[in-house]
Amino acid sequence: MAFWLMKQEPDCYSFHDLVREGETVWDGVSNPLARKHLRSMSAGDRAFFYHTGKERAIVGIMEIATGPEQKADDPKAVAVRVKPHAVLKRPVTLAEIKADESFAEWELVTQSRLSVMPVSSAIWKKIERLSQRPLG
DNA sequence: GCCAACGTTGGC
DNA sequence: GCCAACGTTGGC
Repeated sequence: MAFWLMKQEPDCYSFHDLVREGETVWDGVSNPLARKHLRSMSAGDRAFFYHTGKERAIVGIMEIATGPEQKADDPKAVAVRVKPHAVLKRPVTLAEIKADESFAEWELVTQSRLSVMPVSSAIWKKIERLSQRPLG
């Protein structure tokens, strides 16, 4: 099972929207590298849901419900279905992540415009641990 | 609101 | 195939 992080502007579609709906199609990704990551996903993988914009925090965990599907209209376009897996006990903010040296190499820090990226199991565990611990 | 970083486009 | 101009994204 692989781990990922997927970004979305919550005013457009938030983690809570996903919880309400139960499942959604994750498409509309145009960046080639982000698309490559989408194509590397498998059903059962887990992904952090990151809110961009004002929030800038990881807020929940999703499960990849179905593997990548090619879109009929555009051969390069790709989509996966996702469903909510868990809400984080508290959001883990970008500020917090940037303040920690052990995240310095992660694309979330080094490549702010990338909207779909892999997460190592070490980072995954560390984010989960942080989310269970009160701030400060 | 601004700007840095990056991708895309189109002229050559 | 190169690169300047332009557009987009997302953090600040």
